[in-house]
Amino acid sequence: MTALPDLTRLVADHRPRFRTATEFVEATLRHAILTGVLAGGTPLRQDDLAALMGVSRMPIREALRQLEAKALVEFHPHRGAVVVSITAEDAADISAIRHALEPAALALSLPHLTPDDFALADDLIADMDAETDPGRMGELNRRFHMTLYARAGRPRLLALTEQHLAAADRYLRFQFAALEYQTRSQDEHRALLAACRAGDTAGACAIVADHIGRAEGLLTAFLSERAKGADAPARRGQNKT
Amino acid sequence: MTALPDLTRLVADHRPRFRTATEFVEATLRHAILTGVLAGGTPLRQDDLAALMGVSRMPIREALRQLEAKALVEFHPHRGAVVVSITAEDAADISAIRHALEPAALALSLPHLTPDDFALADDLIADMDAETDPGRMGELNRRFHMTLYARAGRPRLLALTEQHLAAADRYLRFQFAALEYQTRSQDEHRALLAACRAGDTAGACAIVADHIGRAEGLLTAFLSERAKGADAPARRGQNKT
DNA sequence: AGAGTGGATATTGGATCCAATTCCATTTGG
DNA sequence: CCAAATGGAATTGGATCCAATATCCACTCT
Repeated sequence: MTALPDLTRLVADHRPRFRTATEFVEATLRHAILTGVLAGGTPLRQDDLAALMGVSRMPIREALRQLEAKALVEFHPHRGAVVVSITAEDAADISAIRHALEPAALALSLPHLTPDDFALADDLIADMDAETDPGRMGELNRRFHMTLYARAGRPRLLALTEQHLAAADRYLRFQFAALEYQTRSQDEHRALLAACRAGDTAGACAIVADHIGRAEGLLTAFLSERAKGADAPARRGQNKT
Repeated sequence: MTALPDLTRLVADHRPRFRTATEFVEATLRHAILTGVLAGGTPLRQDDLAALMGVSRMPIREALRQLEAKALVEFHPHRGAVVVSITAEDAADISAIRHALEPAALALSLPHLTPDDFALADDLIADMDAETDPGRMGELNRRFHMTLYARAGRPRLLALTEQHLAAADRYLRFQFAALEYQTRSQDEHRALLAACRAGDTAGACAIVADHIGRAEGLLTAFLSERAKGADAPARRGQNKT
């Protein structure tokens, strides 16, 4: 059968939102990867995906190429595509990018934030307090951050930022099991929002930088520990039971 | 016929360096776009490209999707792909990204730079002094900057940096006509290298930031002026003879 | 018995074919 | 004479088909 998790829900959800099959497939797979439904190391069989999505292999291939360009999947010639799994080094790498991009986006955006933006950010914090599902938590976290950056007026900068924020969140979902992280993270979110409301650009940027650094520390620790536990957790389809 | 410029040289050059046709096509087109051989607004007919590259339309399509993910081309459903032309807003956008990434990369890399790196940077500055072709100039400029960032030990950060540095260079080639830019740019390059040699991280980062800002100013001015001159320079293939 | 080799199989890479959509030009009616 | 509709041509989007390559397993030879 298929070693893929059940994506019918995602498929049905994304299907009507796109005109071309390629865009639909790309969006669906990207969502699945970023929310962790498709874990790192998962082999992506073109035939399986085609059957699952109800299209032929061609849109699948185009979508996979796009995801490759976004560093979400990896092609091995004649051996197929796999979801890239993030190592501790990659985590530091992505964190460095966030560390560069997010304060810059925030500094550009902060002067143009409106009361509506602050209210939305408040709501998102409250939602995160109530949320327990790690997947939705990542989504909320991402939206909270992007709300604060949104007024930067730099579409490419924002797209890059969101992309890497999402890449980090993809593994941050494991962190939410580490209970104390959530409360501390929420404290930082509140402090960040307060600094934004006060118009304290330097302070807000410092908080964001610190926030990213802390998340990186936890993520790196988690990944290195997991790497010790299982050296080669997922190579090929190894359901030999 | 084809409205495309002569790419046979690029094709022959890249052809042996890749195993799969898709990767070859992607690299060739990317190179052509980044060096300005394919100008912004150029419509990319899949048939023409296929004939030019000596492959079928499918690798072309996959490559175009990758370039779309990298924001180098733009798809219009059922109307084809065009090379994205950079507006003054886009220039500011890309500049903001460079402004965020390059000082970060430099700060990480600087402590690990070796005498060999400095020597290579010296050579590249000398080469730029002697170079007159704008296309090769962009290449040298890119290599100079990347040499200084290369020891950051963050592959993704470096890839992003190079990508946006190249995107800027793509239009910076028009700047080199503006004579005084080159001498000033070279002065800044020398100052930057000196700061790196001295181990002055903060100073080097400041110089880079300033360098990027100045380039942005010139580029923005150029683009806005050109926008006034020709409002819609290239729409479709208008060779009705 | 173990290692190396050969073939069978599965999966991707690439080419060709067909349908759907858009754009352009011509034509026709007011 | 101009505007709107209609038909055709060109081009892309998607599906199917064929070839190339890597993996896996059985078999043989040392």
